[in-house]
Amino acid sequence: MATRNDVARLAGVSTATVSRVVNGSSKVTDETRERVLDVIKQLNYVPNVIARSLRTKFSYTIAFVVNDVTNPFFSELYRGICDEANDYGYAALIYQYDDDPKNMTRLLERNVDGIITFLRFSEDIVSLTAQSNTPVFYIGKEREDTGEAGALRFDFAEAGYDMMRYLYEKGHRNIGLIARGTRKYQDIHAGYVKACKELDIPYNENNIAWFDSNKFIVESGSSAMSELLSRNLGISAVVCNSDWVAVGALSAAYNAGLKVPDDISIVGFDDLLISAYTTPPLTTIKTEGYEEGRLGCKMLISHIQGNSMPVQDLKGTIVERGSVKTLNTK
Amino acid sequence: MATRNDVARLAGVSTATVSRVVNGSSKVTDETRERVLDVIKQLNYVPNVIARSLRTKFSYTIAFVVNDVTNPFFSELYRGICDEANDYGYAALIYQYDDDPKNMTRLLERNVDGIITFLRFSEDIVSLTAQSNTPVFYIGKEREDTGEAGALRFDFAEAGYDMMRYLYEKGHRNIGLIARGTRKYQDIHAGYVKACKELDIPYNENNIAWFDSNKFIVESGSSAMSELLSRNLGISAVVCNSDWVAVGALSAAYNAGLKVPDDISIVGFDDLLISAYTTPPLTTIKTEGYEEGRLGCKMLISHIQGNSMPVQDLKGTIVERGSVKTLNTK
DNA sequence: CTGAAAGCGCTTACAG
DNA sequence: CTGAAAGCGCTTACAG
Repeated sequence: MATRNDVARLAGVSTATVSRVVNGSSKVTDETRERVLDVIKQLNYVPNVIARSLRTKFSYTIAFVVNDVTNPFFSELYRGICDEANDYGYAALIYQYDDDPKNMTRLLERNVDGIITFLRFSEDIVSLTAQSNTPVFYIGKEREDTGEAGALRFDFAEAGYDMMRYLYEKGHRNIGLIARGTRKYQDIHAGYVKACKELDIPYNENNIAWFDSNKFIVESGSSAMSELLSRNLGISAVVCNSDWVAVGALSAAYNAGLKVPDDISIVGFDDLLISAYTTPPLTTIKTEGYEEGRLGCKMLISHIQGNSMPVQDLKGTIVERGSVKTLNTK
Repeated sequence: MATRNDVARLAGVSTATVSRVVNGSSKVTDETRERVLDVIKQLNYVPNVIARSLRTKFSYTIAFVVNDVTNPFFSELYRGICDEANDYGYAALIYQYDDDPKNMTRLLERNVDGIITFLRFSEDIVSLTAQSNTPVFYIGKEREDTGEAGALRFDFAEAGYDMMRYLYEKGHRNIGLIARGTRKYQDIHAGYVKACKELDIPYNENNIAWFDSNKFIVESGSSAMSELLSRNLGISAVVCNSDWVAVGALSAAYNAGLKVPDDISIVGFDDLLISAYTTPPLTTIKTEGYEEGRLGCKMLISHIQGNSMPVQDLKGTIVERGSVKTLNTK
């Protein structure tokens, strides 16, 4: 690899001048600029971002931190992050954190300019990032305080409520819920509860299956659904807290010999690319992962460049496909 | 962030000594070592890997380069890569390349120690990585020459052949194929052709649907399947060149009002995590993505550490699930 | 065993 | 407009 030194020597200028043309500083004669550019091309010179970042403290790279790369919701988010980052000359990468502080340190050591994540960082991680002065941007955070961090916040409670209303209007009265146990009294569940109250549906803890894993979510969804079915509650529909969970639920229904939506309706949340290709195609709430990725990344970069860290609220819309049956409620 | 200088000052030693204890060099008294370690802990000092890599030329990070993060096969590979890399003290990340040389340069500028990929790099990318002296390791490459690069090579032709034999034994005689158009006369198709010859099945170009995208592969699979069905060939089974494609095929069959496997059998290739949760669960060939990731990463790191670049051959095994019907062949 | 010094590839005030 | 010099946080022969 040619270095800036080689370029300077061959072009007969100082390294400072090479820096100036590389960085587009204007204080260079057209003539020298051209000469330098020629040499750069000739030597196939690529500036060393690592060295620059040591000097400037900016690495022009942002990391999307996840716990389960295997979840397509993250991949879709990442595509948006990536495209936006590239537009700004940044590199964007996915990094698996796996709930291990050591892995977070490993990332921080590498001087990323900012972190985007869908996770809720624990106290120690928040302090780790703060210590290293790395800004964090949350995507999909609930509408709670985000502290120093920026966020695209999603009102999961409202989404859950909307979905319940939707099912109610389709004639469903006995509805199950599959959700993350660790957020028991928050988000979608809160919407579920509110809807029950408002729509005068009796609330029954038994109608809910909590799962609790960060591993393969489809499997969690499938187990939860089996569990729900085994309780024999006469449920006519199930709300899943994500499409990826719903894919698991679909599978459990199939294995139980149930036809969706004829025997039971299932709805998800996210609208993944895959959700139009399940059997049957999934009715769900669209959250625009790709666009969220772009927007979140744009906000983070703007902050890195010196602006304040923004927080913005988001809403989803129901997309109807083939996994809900309209019941005759007479 | 505390730097090595702060540590040196507070511990009353030179920065060289701090380096030596950080890097575990033995030439330090137990007493000074302890003193330095104390200060490190006290200051919460984290060595700057970026600065070190400028000096040593090793960044202890390896990149898994993909074109479509959205494909779960890659995520599963990455998990293996990641776990293995971490065991060696390396960081592993996913990077989207998107067939754009500019993106490759962006990655190379950041001094990764090595690249793992499932893609076939084009000439210009091969020369880009060579220029920057970044070793490349291919996973899932066919059994062709890999040049300077290391590889885990998979015999796709054999796998295609095996799958055909399997279907033949189940009584299928009129079998379709969905595969990548850009490798028309290679891999799985070669196995398909060979099987036709050996099993005395007439080979018909019409039985094959080529697709040609790097975008959302499920969609490609779905279109290809629709295309195949629209040709009215009386096909009883379809071989897909990956499970993710098969998921699309499953969807197209469903939309055409066909039941799998009763009306038509569909098989995939890879054995993704999701493949046990499709409707119906997919019969496929297992390629052990996670293990391949680990193994490939181990081989790459061994090369980075000075050993020669290895090439190893892999085989898959059929896993039977619910997407193939046994026909009565009398 | 330990330190002073040079250097990795860059940037950026400071002079001129 | 351009160059010499210092410095980003590290490592590593070279002395002692």
